[in-house]
Formats: sequence, structure tokens, C-alpha cells
Amino acid sequence: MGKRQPASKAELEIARIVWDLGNATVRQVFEQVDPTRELDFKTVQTYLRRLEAKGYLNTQQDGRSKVYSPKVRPRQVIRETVDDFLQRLFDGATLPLVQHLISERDISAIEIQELREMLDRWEQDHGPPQEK
Amino acid sequence: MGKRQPASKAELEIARIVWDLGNATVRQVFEQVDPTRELDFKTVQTYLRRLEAKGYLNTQQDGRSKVYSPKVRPRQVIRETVDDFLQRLFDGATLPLVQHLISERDISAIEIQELREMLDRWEQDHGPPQEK
DNA sequence: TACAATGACTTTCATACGTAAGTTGAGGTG
DNA sequence: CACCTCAACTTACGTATGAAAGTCATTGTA
Repeated sequence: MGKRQPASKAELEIARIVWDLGNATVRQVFEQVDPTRELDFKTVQTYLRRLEAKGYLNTQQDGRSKVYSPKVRPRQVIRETVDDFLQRLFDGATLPLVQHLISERDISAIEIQELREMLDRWEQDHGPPQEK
Repeated sequence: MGKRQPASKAELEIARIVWDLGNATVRQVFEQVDPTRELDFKTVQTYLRRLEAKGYLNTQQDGRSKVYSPKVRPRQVIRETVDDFLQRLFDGATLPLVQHLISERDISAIEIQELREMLDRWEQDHGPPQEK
């Protein structure tokens, strides 16, 4: 797939909101931005435009406003972003980050439970532990 | 602690190498850089200097050359970096990233095993599963 | 109808980033 | 001793980024 330009940190933050909303006008996105960030409406508008230019978002016209929607699947973008992140910070290894997340961040007992279930499912899907 | 300036992606990549080596000259770091990155010696030198300026690394003089060593604990930096990353990409939630890592990236059965053990340890440390 | 809002589109702008090249001085080597 | 090397320190430089401000057309409303 044509390598689109990387999205910057601030841009990704905004892209995520569009993913959540499915599709949205600038204003709708703006209203979802964490208030403590104190971003200007204009700024959000700029990021959205850049995201479209970089190929992350689509737009359709809806009367006088335009509606942004995801173009690339979030999964895809998250994967690329995480890959890059892992590469730089952990030399590509996955485990250290998982370990960091579990040990250094607040995680609830319920979440731990969910993780166990994930692991179970993983083993289900990946066949029994190597019959060689 | 005095908020040091954020390190850029490329800088972090280099900082990680210093963490691994414990302490090292520019050349030693340079030799550890992934060859496919094709970074120039000078470039690495620049990143190291910037990292020092930003307060991430210390240096001592060793004859002609200077030796860089970690100033801030890697743990700390990783935490801050991951926090920022999570904030922007997952609105601060930890689990989605863990799930992404387990489901979307290649992880071996052995690693899954290790994770299970981690979870066991976690429960050990965080008291029994809520007797409600 | 005149006007304040609202949005799209264009332009700005300082600083950070990625990536070096140039310059200088100390040391080892033929 | 003249020179080559290597590392430090200084300077560069185009593009990206974060963060808007300006401009202009459309519109619901007083």
C-alpha cells in the first residue's frame, strides 16, 4: 500500500477521535478533545486537514460542512505506530513493553482477569503447545 | 523533578543504546546502531549531545573522548514515553495496547507462558482476587 | 436586510527534528 | 617534524510540527 506520510503525535490524537466517532465534523471532533489540552478549534481543523492530506481520512461534503471519516483502518495505523514505537524504544521486542504495562501502570484485578482470558484464547487459536 | 525537554524519537533510539551499554563513547554507541538505519557517525554524535543538553545523559571525560552514561533512570523515561503514547493513541487506557500487542504481534508460546507467570506474580503482590 | 456566527480554505510562524558538514586541536606514526 | 586521524565542538539547513490567525463565503436570525 502506498506508504502514506507518518502522522505526527498531535495528529494521531485527533485521528483517534475520528475513529471513535466513526465520522464527524470538525466541531464534533473539537468537542471531544480533552479540554485540558486547550486546543483551538482552528488547530483541530488544521490537524484534520493534514490527516486528510496524508491519506488517513476521507471527507464528504454535508451541506456547508465537511464530514471526516477514517480512510485507513485504525488497526493498521495503530500497528504501524506501535511497531515504530517498539522498534525505537525496545529494539523491536514486544514482551518488555507488555511487562512494563502490567507492572508499571495501574491495572485492575478485573483487567488481569481479562488478560488471562486473552491468553487462553490465544492458545486456543494457536494450537496446542507444539506437538513438534 | 525538573521536567526535562522531551526527547525526540530518533534521540530515544540512541538513548536506549546508552542504557544498554551502561556507558559508552560516541563510537561505541554508533557501532550498536542498527546498520539498516544508515545513520552517520556525526548524526549519532548530535543526538548524544542533544540528549545531554536535555538532561537525559551525563558525560565524563576519558582522555580525548567523552563517555556518556544515563542520567535519568530508563524506567522513568520509558514510563513517561509510554504514558504519552497511551494518552494520544488510546486515550490513556492501558488494556487496549496490551491486547493489541498480544493479538497483533508475533508472540511465541514461551512468551505467553512468561506472561502467565507475570500475571501470577501480579496477583501475588496485589493481594488475593477480592474477597468482595 | 444587516449582522454576527460558523466553516472552509489559505497563510503564518517559531521551534523542533533529522541529518549532517565544517573547523579545530590533540595524538600517534612514518 | 609533517601529516593523518579522530573526536569535540560549532554551524547548517530543509522539512515537519504545534499552534494558530486571516480571509471569505454562507446563513440563521434579530
